[in-house]
Amino acid sequence: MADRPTLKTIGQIAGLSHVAVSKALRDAPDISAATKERVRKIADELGYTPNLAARNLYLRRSSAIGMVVPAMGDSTAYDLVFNEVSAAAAAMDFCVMLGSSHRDTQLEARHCAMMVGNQVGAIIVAPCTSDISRIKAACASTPVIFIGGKTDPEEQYALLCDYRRSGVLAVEHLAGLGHRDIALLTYGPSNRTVSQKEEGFAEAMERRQLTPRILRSGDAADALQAGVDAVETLLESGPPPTALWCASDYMAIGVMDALRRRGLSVPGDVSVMGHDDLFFGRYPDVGLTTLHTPMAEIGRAAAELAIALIEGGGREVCPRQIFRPSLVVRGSTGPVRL
Amino acid sequence: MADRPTLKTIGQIAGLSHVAVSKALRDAPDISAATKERVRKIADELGYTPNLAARNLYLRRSSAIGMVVPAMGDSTAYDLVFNEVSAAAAAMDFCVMLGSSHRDTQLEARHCAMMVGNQVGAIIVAPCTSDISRIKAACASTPVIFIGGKTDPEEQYALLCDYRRSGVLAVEHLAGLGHRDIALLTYGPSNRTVSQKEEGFAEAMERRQLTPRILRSGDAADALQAGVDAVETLLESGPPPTALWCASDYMAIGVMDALRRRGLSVPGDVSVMGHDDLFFGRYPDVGLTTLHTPMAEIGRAAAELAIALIEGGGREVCPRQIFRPSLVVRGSTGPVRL
DNA sequence: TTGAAAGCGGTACCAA
DNA sequence: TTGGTACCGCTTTCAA
Repeated sequence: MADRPTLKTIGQIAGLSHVAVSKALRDAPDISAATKERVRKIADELGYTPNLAARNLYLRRSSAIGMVVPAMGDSTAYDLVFNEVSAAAAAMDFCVMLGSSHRDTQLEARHCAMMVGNQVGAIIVAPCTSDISRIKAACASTPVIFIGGKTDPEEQYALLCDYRRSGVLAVEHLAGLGHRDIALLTYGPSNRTVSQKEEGFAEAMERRQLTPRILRSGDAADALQAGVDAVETLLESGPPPTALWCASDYMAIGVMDALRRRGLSVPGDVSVMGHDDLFFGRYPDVGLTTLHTPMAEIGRAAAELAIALIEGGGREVCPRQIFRPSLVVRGSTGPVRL
Repeated sequence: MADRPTLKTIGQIAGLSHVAVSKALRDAPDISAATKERVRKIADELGYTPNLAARNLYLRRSSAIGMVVPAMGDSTAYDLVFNEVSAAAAAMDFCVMLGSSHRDTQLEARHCAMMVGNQVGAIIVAPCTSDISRIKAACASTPVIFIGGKTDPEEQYALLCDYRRSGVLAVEHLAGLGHRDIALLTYGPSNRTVSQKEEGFAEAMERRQLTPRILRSGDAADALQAGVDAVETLLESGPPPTALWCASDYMAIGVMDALRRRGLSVPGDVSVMGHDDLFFGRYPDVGLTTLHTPMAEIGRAAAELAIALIEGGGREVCPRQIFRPSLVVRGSTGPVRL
């Protein structure tokens, strides 16, 4: 790092102590206006920026929050979450340290440990698996805010999405279109986001006296391929259901493609729904009916919770929030073919 | 922040000075093995993590790099860049502070200033416009590595992509398929990435004795719509070119959709190419022929350059690198219809 | 109105 | 082998 000017540098030029300079720059009441003026001018000329690390060290504060995700983009929607975290943090003068774990629990924990060492005041984590033991070990006394739904909602700080309700909404929409033979397609590895969808789906189907079919195939790391595989399996065992709900938009893309390659039209022969409302679903040729998860809201809430925890004081915080998905109807679902 | 244990805490328990503890933990040669053992055990029990801010303060070092982008995801490919920056940085024990400017030059500069204050040793910036004056003002003596191609390649540190060559590759591919009436579709606001594509395209066309048609319409903030608009304009003035090269994949999506809505088939009637190789181009129904920009490589190079600049020493660094795009052929381009 | 001293959590240097 | 002292840049307290 190049040598940047410090309070002392300014003091030497102004013929003052670094203490007086510090006070002048922070507009303390016990410094004369003339001195303040003079000091500020010198600081400007030198391009002085306070060393926040030193300030935070003395004040035992932090001006950064951490965030660890399995990956940015790349079949996740954490990029949307981050954009909001960044905006909310910047508005309160906080920087955000971000780490991409590349879906590796070891790297995930390392990111946490490095951030704790670098004095972030709180960490927002979207864990890559449901095993969060190493994360908690790495964070020790630094508060961790879990997002993404893979963790137990009983964690102290958790901003989750109600995937059970996703199941309800999906069944509501498809049954409303007259579908009775509906299958849910999911993939491994098993985690809360998947099992919640399965539970919500099964319950909603049974409430309507319909038989829930759930098919797991493939792996989350290549959800698109999992969708292709699922269709193969379904078609081998007779005529497919009239409607398919996929655990993610990526999977839905693979499913729709596989169906079309087999000569089945969407939604003519089979209606297809996804989950997450990622960008490409809006692409006119795709027009995917899906469930929107409010990622931007979650990001904003996470940043605000993190900063509230850091600034502390008596301010009350809402440590757990459940966000609700909402239905987005596009062209990939339609009335059941009689 | 909760009170975390410090060297002094450990020293009190071990009956040693904080200095001895510091040495023991860093395995200094002048501490007895027994003491080291004892100290390390206490540190483990307490979950001690060194305060890197304090260490860096004394050592006048930094263990973080900054990165500022117009947005994560959201029609950019900076998520791919970030994933690599994060991995490369973590491998060298560096944290990454990331800021999303939301395409606002003021917020962009604020992120830089906050990161400089928080002692990042270098900043990687993908500027949202070609006006980088505020960025440089905010960063003062902290080195800035420019990526993304909107800035002057003569900047001290710049990792760019040769968009001129994109033009050459696009023309080569389309002309090779027999196309002679080829148009380049771009959008505002004007910046180097756009003008380089235009220049490369025009040159390559002229070298083949072909007349370059370039049409600018709409705005980068909604590239998809810009594509739709461009097609409208083209079709108003007679039969469209047989091939269209779009300044970005997003624009190409809009273009293909608009063409199909007008009853023209892709690539049957019109071949369409994009630029950037974003994920959705791989979606089978899209199958976009495009130009791949090596974002992952740029990310890795940027992180390595940043850290080399920080660690300094005599190590030589390559301050400017130009990366080459490569052609990705999928289904949206085909032989010219005779 | 100004500044000297102390302390935040570390590390380097040198004396014990 | 150990620890005292000083210092990184900043802020707070208190005395001048």
